[in-house]
Amino acid sequence: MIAKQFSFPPSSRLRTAAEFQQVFKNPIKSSDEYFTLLAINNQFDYSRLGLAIAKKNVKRAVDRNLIKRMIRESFRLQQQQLTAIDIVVLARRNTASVPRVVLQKSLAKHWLKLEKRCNSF
RNA sequence: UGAGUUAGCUGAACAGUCGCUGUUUUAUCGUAAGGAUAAAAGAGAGGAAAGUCCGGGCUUCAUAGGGUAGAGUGCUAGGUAACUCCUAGGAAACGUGAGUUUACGGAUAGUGCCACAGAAAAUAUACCGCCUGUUAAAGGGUAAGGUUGAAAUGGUGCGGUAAGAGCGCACCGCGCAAUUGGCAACAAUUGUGGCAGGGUAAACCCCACUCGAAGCAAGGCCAAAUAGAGAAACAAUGUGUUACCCGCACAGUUUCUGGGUAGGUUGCUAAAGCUAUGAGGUGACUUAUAGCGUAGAUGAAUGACUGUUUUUAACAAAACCCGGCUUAUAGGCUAACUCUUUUU
RNA sequence: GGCUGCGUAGCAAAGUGGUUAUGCAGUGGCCUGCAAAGCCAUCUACACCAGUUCGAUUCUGGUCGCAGCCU
Repeated sequence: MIAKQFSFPPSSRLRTAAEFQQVFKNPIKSSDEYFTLLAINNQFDYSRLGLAIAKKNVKRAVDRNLIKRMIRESFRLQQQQLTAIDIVVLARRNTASVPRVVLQKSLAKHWLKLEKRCNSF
């Protein structure tokens, strides 16, 4: 964790249904027209990420994979700014047809927003 | 030169930095074992991975045995693990042609249907007609011509006749038989019959052949949690064999009340495998030798940035695995052949 | 990933090889002093593409969309 600033190992992902349920139970929300993010404070000293890209909202498998990769990449590069929160990212219906640059800017805003709000609790 | 036909190939490339998932090796930690961390090496989506339309492997169902029902296929021969797939051939249709397409058995086993129009839609029959007849009509003969329709009872010519008619003849078509060629489908030739008689089987059906069912969320193992109880019904039965009956197997079964769990691991990738060369075959394909070892995730891995080329490329992402089919697809390339124009 | 089912007018909902009922809604008219109710008329449909057939919404194949079940 200390040696690798920008790594993304399995430990920093949400893996089980129980972990997801904890986030869905009582979240801090942040949303715009592309994504909805849910977050909650955790007991570790690092942040964790979970993805929930519904097949209903993003039809093609190629688009779903691209969106997931983009979210992971954005999280990987900016995770040092986040202290100890679990985040779940949900995609909305029109996400696939938007250019990548717009989505990246949107994600960068969300990370900062959630960090501020969680710390204030 | 232009327009095509068929078969096949490709599916942006290179360099650098950061990051993800397996494998192997080394080191450290640690253990009964499994393992965790770090470093290095090397690997990491498709021609359709898609649709799930077929076929098979594999697994389970206490067996797959019989009968009925149901479903599928339908020219012939071959290929294959198998097929509704493929190859070669036949027939029919389309195209000037190279070629393409075809659910391509049976309508003389039976039943049904064929709106409207039309005389008549299949048991046959006669509206306008034609001929005869007669003062006229009735009656009789006939189906050449006309009318309808998607479809109308062989076609053309000659003879024949009161008018007509396969009534007779020739050719064509059709049916049957024989011979020849071919493994066969079928084709050709000869003889003969004298019109038998509409369409529809992707209508029911008949004939021949094939099919047990479910699907990796199948199934196996480990751990945890428990639960067991109460009531009712049937045991003269119930359940399973997933359409039904027989047969077979099991012994308690079903419903209601209220309560609760769903984590890990395995299945998992070496396979009817790929490449090259030789041999056999018209071909699909088969076979021999040599080489290769080719993703295996489980909230789910291929991305981001920079630079260069020529534009920061189409359709599109494995989820047990193969063989086909179908559908989507930017741009580029190769081979063979056809028609057309011009010239010789 | 696998297995099923369904697409008929703005909405609901029958139907079947021969130009698709019905109800609600919309529009216009009649009725009324004005409305409501009622009556009459009218409008808009077989998801798409091929094949079989004389003719397809129906039969067959493919494409697209929607819904459900298995964890």
